[in-house]
Amino acid sequence: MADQHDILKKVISHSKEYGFVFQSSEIYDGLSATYDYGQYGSELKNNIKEFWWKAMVQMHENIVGIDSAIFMHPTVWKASGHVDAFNDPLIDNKDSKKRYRADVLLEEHVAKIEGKIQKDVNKGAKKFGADFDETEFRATNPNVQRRQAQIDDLNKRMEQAFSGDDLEAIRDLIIDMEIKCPVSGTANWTEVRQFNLMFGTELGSVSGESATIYLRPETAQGIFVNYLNVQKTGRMKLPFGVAQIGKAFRNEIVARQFIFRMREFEQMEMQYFIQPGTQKEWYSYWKEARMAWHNALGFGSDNYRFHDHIKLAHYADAACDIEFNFPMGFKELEGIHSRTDFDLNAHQEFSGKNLTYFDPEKNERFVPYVIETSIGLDRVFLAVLAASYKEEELNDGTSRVVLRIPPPLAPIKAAIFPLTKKDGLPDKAREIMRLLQFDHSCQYEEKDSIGKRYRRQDAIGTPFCITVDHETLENDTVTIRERDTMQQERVSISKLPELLGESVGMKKLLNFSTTVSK
RNA sequence: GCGAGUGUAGCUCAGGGGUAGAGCAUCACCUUGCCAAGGUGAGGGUCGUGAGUUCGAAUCUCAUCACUCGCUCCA
Repeated sequence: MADQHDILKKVISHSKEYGFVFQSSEIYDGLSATYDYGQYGSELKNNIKEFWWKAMVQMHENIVGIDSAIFMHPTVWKASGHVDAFNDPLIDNKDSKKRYRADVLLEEHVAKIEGKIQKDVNKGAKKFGADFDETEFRATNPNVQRRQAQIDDLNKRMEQAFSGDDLEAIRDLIIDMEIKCPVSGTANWTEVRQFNLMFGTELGSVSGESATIYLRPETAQGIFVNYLNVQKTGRMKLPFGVAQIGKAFRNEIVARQFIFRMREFEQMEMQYFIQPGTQKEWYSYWKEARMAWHNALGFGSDNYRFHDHIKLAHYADAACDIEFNFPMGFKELEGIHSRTDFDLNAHQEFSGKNLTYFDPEKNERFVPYVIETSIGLDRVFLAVLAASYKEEELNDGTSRVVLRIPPPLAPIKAAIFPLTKKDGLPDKAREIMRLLQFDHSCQYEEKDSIGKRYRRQDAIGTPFCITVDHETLENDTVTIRERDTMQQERVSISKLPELLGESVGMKKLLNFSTTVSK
């Protein structure tokens, strides 16, 4: 376990060395927590997308996909709660290095003063016994009045400061109140900073006429605002799902750990619209179905676990994560949320449009409930890489680095080598390449010794290496070498398409869905 | 954002005031021909960037950028 961290480092440098992930804008020293996917990375990423899309959309009659715009009407984010919930003024104590929400610090201070008042009231009650009149005591006791005035003043100033987004005034308040850090006990505070987790940009080219719009912090809202369009044009009946893969943007305070937490990331989300009252049933169905999807990759069920949320987000009545055993420990890979009718209700209210679903069987209208499955594509990518990366000691004393990527996800499905550069072997190999590349991404290589070429393909996770030798010219057979076992088999060229198709086809992964009940 | 650490060739690193090194990788040619590291040769670095000190800075100082690890939150 001590070298778990080293594994992450190795995966990162392997990713760069073999063209999976590069730091963004690297020639300009990079851009913090932004990464680009390289020639093999983009293939792997596309294959993961395909696996998800097919498992969710193609394999479910009642789930369809959309591709909504990243830009959305600003009111969408008011309705969703993101404008309010993603706007925290934060302040750091320089001595303890602890970070606090400025508004929480002030509110706690108010509560503290109120506690003191209550203490005085209790004292008074004890002193005066049965004759005690709390209202009168509060109105007349000088201590209480002084403190109450303090609270009133503070509340007033807080309201002014927060409504005007006056960060300096908020800091002044904290200083004036002599609020101290509970950990260090000092009042050595930094500036108050506003961390808006949404990226804003300007829509409209004429200055002064533009409006601030946000880059979406989640793809889900694009589904919610289109739910009725899809339901009506697709003649969808409850329960039905709408899936989407797309970029989302969050201005994370701390974005790190390679591609695990980025400011620009890609989500694969599916919103499942259901009858109110059936959410428990569907929530547990999707928990099981999504876990089955992960397990289909074959990395071992020990590497996955559920983590139920105790404290729920403002929109959920149940929520859990599927966590994966990353090199840096178990971390969230996917979230499954029972979102109730919160989002659709909110959009109904803010838009003034009727978003109810008409149930012809029951002859009634209602706003559907929603179960959401939301998975981080970049995180699955990292999980696949981390779980696939193996350094192996071989029997002959040598070692190799191999990516045991599930074959349907592998960036390159087959590499074709002429054993030598002579005797027409390259031409024959090119011929096989042309035969296979209609269906699979293939690579042709004739440089270096055959062993070197095998190892290079191991390092990018290519499941099969096909070698053309002198016997090929005689009887049209080649050797095909399997990545994980390194075993070779002699097969005829005409068998290759079928053999590859079975092993690297997405069908192999998608078969899992039959194992989930309902 | 704050604190600590790191930054020299594609990768891993050495050099700690006197003008740039090794191994691997890359490229060319030769050799071998089914599991990496055979021979010969070549290319590649304004030492993260910018200032300062100095006759002279990769080396000392400051700033800045990026990365790694902690502190919050999430996909």
